[in-house]
Amino acid sequence: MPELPEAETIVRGLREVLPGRTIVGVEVVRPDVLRTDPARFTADLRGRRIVDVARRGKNVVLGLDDGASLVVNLGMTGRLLPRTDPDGSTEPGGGSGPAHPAVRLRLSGGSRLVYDDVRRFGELRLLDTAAWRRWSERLGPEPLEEDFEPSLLSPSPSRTPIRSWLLDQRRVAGIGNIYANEALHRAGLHPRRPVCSLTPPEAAALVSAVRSVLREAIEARGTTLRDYRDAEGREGDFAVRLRVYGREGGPCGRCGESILRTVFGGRSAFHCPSCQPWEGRA
DNA sequence: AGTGTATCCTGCAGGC
DNA sequence: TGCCTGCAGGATACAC
Repeated sequence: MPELPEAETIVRGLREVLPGRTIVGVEVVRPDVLRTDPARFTADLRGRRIVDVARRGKNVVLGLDDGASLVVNLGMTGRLLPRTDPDGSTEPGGGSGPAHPAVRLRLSGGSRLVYDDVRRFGELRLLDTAAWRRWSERLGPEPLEEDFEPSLLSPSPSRTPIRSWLLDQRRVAGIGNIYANEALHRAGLHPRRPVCSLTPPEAAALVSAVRSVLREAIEARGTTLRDYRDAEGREGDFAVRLRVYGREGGPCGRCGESILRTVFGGRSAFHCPSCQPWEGRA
């Protein structure tokens, strides 16, 4: 669910409240979200101080004082909710308390951090320095950094559809189905075009489109369709600015043509048949 | 190498 | 109202 802009928004919120706090208690309500042995997770986490909050792709990363990293992939419906009240159920202004808590961290100073996840597709893993390096190396470059460059896309021998390429976290880290579809529309590229068919100018346009849509979505604090909330429990504002995602049958904002929904790779793709023709724009 | 399918889960919207 | 189907911001494993 949450993609890079949502993870970034959550990170910025957590950065205001977590660094300097010590984890004084760990309660694992739903062990199936852990990718680390529960007993070990609990024992290794207790007593650690949170020193920083970062992001890698669509993952939230809490840096700990022993060099380890608590990596949180939010899956489709995961939320990280810092709570300052004693029972952790409500927060002033928010109103959306944790309904499906999976892991609760009690923090120094009487606050807590709840990992809440309706569907429990999310995963938490506690990695030491070496494991973190190995894990992070499996991911592609950050799309907002300089090493995400058009030469990754063209020339390329890959015949995979460009949307599948964008969704593959090993190629580039942080793009999900919403922003992949939006970036392709902005770049005027058919979602199913094989990567190897892209010209260098098309690759450059796509890199630029990915960056602009991600930047704008971060400014809007992410996209809320159903479940997504930031660290303060607030919705993101980018949904109203989506041009194709979820807009099957609606008019393309640029040309008025009806947006088409197709399915491949097991997921919905949305595109404008006029602005994103198979052959490429004139 | 790429594609289709299934799996992990729950909730919600829409059709009847 | 209720039951059923399909669908969902993700990731992975498998057979063809």
